[in-house]
Parts: sequence; structure tokens; C-alpha cells
Amino acid sequence: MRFSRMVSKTLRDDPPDAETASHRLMLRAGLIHQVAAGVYSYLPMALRSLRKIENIIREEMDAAGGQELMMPALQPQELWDQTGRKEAFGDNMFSLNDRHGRKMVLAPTHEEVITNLVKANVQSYRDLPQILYQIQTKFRDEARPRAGLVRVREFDMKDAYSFNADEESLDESYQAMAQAYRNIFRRCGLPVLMAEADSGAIGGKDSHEFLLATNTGEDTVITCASCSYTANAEKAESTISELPSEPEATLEEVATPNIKTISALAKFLAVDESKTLKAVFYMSDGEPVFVTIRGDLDVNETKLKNALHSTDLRMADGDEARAAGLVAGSASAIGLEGIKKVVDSSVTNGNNFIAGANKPDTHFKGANYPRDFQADIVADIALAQPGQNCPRCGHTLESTKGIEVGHIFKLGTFFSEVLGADFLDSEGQQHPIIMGCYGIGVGRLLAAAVEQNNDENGIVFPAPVAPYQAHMVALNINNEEVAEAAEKLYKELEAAGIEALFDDREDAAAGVKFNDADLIGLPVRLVVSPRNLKDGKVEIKGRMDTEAGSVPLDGVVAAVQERLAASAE
RNA sequence: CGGGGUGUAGCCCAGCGGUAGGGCGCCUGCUUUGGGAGCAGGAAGUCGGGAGUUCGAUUCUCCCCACCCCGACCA
Repeated sequence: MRFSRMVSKTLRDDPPDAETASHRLMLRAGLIHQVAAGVYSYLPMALRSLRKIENIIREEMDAAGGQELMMPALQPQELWDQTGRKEAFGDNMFSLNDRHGRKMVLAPTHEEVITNLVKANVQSYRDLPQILYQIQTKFRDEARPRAGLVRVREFDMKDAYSFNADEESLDESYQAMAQAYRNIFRRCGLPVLMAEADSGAIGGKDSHEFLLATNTGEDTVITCASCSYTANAEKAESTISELPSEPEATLEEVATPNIKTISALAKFLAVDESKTLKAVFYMSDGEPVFVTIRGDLDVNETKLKNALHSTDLRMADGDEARAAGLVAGSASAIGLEGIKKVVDSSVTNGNNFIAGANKPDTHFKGANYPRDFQADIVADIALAQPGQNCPRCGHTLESTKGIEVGHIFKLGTFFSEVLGADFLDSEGQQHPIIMGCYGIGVGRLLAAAVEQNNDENGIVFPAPVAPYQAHMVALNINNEEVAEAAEKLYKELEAAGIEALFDDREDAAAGVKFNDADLIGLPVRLVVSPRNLKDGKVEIKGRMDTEAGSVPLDGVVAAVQERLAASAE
């Protein structure tokens, strides 16, 4: 490609609204152009990278036994009503009407369609297992798009679905996909964490997220440096400090004037926060729920949601709390009737807690579970925090931010049961097909690759996803000798199958060309200039090299190939 | 959805109750060519939209819209 013919322009100034490196650099290098919040055009260079990533994904999916197909983004809403997921996705789903007034949606994912497709094509255990995938545009009306291609509303996504006759087979498909994912991310230059994840309301047993650790990420991962335990914040477990067991004291009131928070309470009574009980009030599918957790811990709403089998969970507001007769700042489960009570298992660790007395400016001391209050549900609903201990090995946990680039789930039989996708086993028995699903955000993966690979001068593309392999800069191209040598070299590169970007601009100063080369960040830079040409040479420099080397004109192609081969390892 | 912020030329921004400016980019010519060159000339704007106040609004007031950031949300 000739630079002079490229439609995209590089920007001299940093876009002021772009906070993350990938967003800033992709705009500056002319890779993407924003159309609306969370909606972007991919300019030619970005599309080339995207296609490369897609092809890496295809190769690994095919190698793992996947078959590619493509399903429509436009779907009847009816299909989503059958599984109840129109409701579940809520405002995150784009909806529209067709000319007949039929309700349609833009698909955020494709379980409904693929399950029906498989239902029509698979009847026997002999047809299983199947792994089907597509690379399609997905639509999610995100509440807050952010960080360029990291969180968008229209996006290129690879989604795969497995269909199996039994759990063992599902596990094989799941493991094959997990391995394919590791291969894909490695080939794209991304060191990823594979974290245990919450499988969601519909999911079955296992779920894992693949994340690029970066502090601009929006997900939180809990890791253990000692063993391999890695889990996202919604799923992570931890062991908490054991409190010494004391003889149970009597429950008695203590005046706590104007004490509303756990920290104020602990300070006022000169006890550790772990000796207090925190009360948190939620609305779960319209029903009030009273949660008790040890004062030094926080509620993990995902765990709570799972414990309650709730589809819509949120914190209650002040009016709802008052309506349920709760005294904010002094609430506890003691003596509380007519409301569902959830107790975190931390409350069974320790005793003689300080708890609210359900009247203003008053608390109890000597509160004990289950002597003084009971629970409808006792479960681990605590948020794992760095500094707590690993549930596997006891080592101190750490926390890191990350961008989620892939997610795999064992779905189980939810979709096959609702949509009637059954098969007959060898004994003629009918069973719902067991499913898994496996997603990769392709555009987000590109953004993550840029986020991971850049320096102060620009992008440092990993060769397998770079839009071109070589950036050939011709300096003083008005010089006939340079023009001739550069044209010849450009043709040689193309003939050798090396994708080259040829900066043939006549009017751009050397500095401009070098800066653009650094900004775009192709793996190998070649400089054809009068100075080098005098010795019959061309300058060659890897994007991260501090010093440039030089090669004879007739050895350039081989030298580029050598460098690319080396960087591919 | 709550909080904060920003909308002025392709990009980055300044400005102001009297009808809009700088830098970059762009066009023409000359000069220049190893890290964002120089000179001369030039084109380019519904000042986000609407209403109001005013003799006069890009500027003040109100409403709306868009975008960004934080939070909530993110099977």
C-alpha cells in the first residue's frame, strides 16, 4: 500500500477524549473513526488487523473441530420471548419493528438461533458432538460504552457453541475450546489470565474468562501468587481471618448516638470492624431482602443474586428500607420479622458481635448467630478482597484489573430444554442436548493487543496482527535514484509476499515519516535514502530496536523475512 | 439511571453583548529533505439545536441533543 493513497490520516495531537492507550493510539494512527457512542468504523489498516485476528481464530477453531457458519444479526423478538431472554437482556437489547409491525431485535448473542438450527439438524447421538462457530456483528445497547473498542455497542464477535450428548463429552469440548483460546491469544501477542468466572443465571457448572491484565481494564481478577488460583471478582472465594471463639455473652443494648457506619461504630466502641455485623438491604425481584455480613467484609452482589436465584437484584433505596421498618444505621436481623434474611457464612465465624438494635442511636452487643437471629439462607456472599487468603493454599490474595477478551461457559441444557433440542441415545432414550458457548470479542482483542503493545511513540504491533509487516520509508523521494530503488524494493517485497506500507509521500519531511512509522508501529521499518543508497544499502530497524542496521539492497527481502520469522517465535 | 465535564474550520484549542481567531492540516508557488522544515499567497465556520432577554446573542437565561469521564449496569 502506498502511504500517499491511504484514506486515513495520522493525527498530530492526542485526541483529548481518549483516556486509554489503545483508544488514543487507534484514533491517532487512523485505525478507527467514531460514528456514535460505542460505534466505530474500522479504517483499512484496522480492518486488515481485524481480518488477521479473525483468521487466527478460524485456524484455531477449525483445528479444534469447529465448523464455521453464519447466523443473522436481525432476529424476531418472539424467539427471545421463548427463552425469556428479551426480558433478561432488557435495555441492553436493541429492538425495532419491521414494516409489518413485527417486533425484531438485533442479536447480542446467538444461542436461540443456533439451538433451533441444531434442533432441525441433529436427532441422534451419532450426530454429536458438534462445535459450531461464527464471526458476526453483535449488538448490545451498553449503558456506558467506553475506552474506544473495549466496550462498544456494535462489535465483531466470534461465538462458538458446542453440542454434546453427555457431561464428559461437554468437558472435552470445553477443554478443546480453552486450549484453542490459549493458542489464539498467544498468537495475537496477548499474555492472558484464565480466571474462574460466574456462570450467570442460566449457566451450568463451569465458566472461565480470559483477561489481559492491564490497569485500564474494567474487570477485577483475584489471583494467588503462590498457587494458580485465578478468579474474577464476582466468582472469587477467600478465607477470612478466624476469630477466637468466646463464651457467649448476654445480648444487651448500648447507646451509640449518631453512629451510622461500621467504621464509626467500631471506632466508637473501640472494637475491630470484624466484631461488628453489617446490615445491607436489597430488593430482589421486587421483594425486600435483609443481608447480614461481618462488618469487615462487603457483599458480592453476584453471589447474593445466585444464592437468591434472583434475576433482578439491586440495593434498596431509603423509602423501601423505611417501608420495611428498617432503621438505617442501626438495623440488624435481631427480632426482625416478615422479611427474607440472608446471612453470610462469615457470621458463623466469630461471636459476640455488635449489631444494630433496630432503633435509632442504639446497638446490641453480645449478638450471636443463631441464638439471637436466624436466616432463610446462609451462604458465602462475601466479596473476596486482596489481603484475604487463598481458598486453595492460604497464601495472601492479590487483585488486578483486566480487559475481558474471551469467555467460555458450560451452558448445560437450559436452551435445549426450552427450545426442545433433543437427541436419542443408543438406547433410544430422548435427552436434551448439553451445550456450551464460547465467545471472543474480535475488535476488543485488537484493542487489547494495542493496549498491551505500545510505547510513548505509538503502537508496537505484534507481527501476526499487524496490518502490514514492513513500513518502507523513502526519504527524499524526489531524488530519482531513491524513487527508483524504493519502487523496485516495494515490488520485490510484494512479490515475496511481504505486506508492505510504502511511504512514498513527496511532501512529507523525514521526521514526519519516522514519527508516523513509529505511531503505526509495523514490525519492521526500512529506510531508502540517498545516504544509504550511496553504499548500496537500505536501513532496517525493528519497531522496538534502539539501533538501526543496514542491509545490501539485494538482501532486504531475506532480512525482512528473517526478522519476521524471529518475531513469530 | 445518578454525578461531573465538553460542544467554535478536517484536528487541537483561544475568544467575546457589536456579527469569529490562533496552531496543525488542506490548496497554489518557491525553497527544503535523516526525527512532526521555511517564505508568500489562498480556501474552509448554521460558533451542537431550539426558544427567550436585547437595538444586536457564538457570548446572558431556559429547554433539548450529542459526546467524554466516574459510578450504577455489563446472561
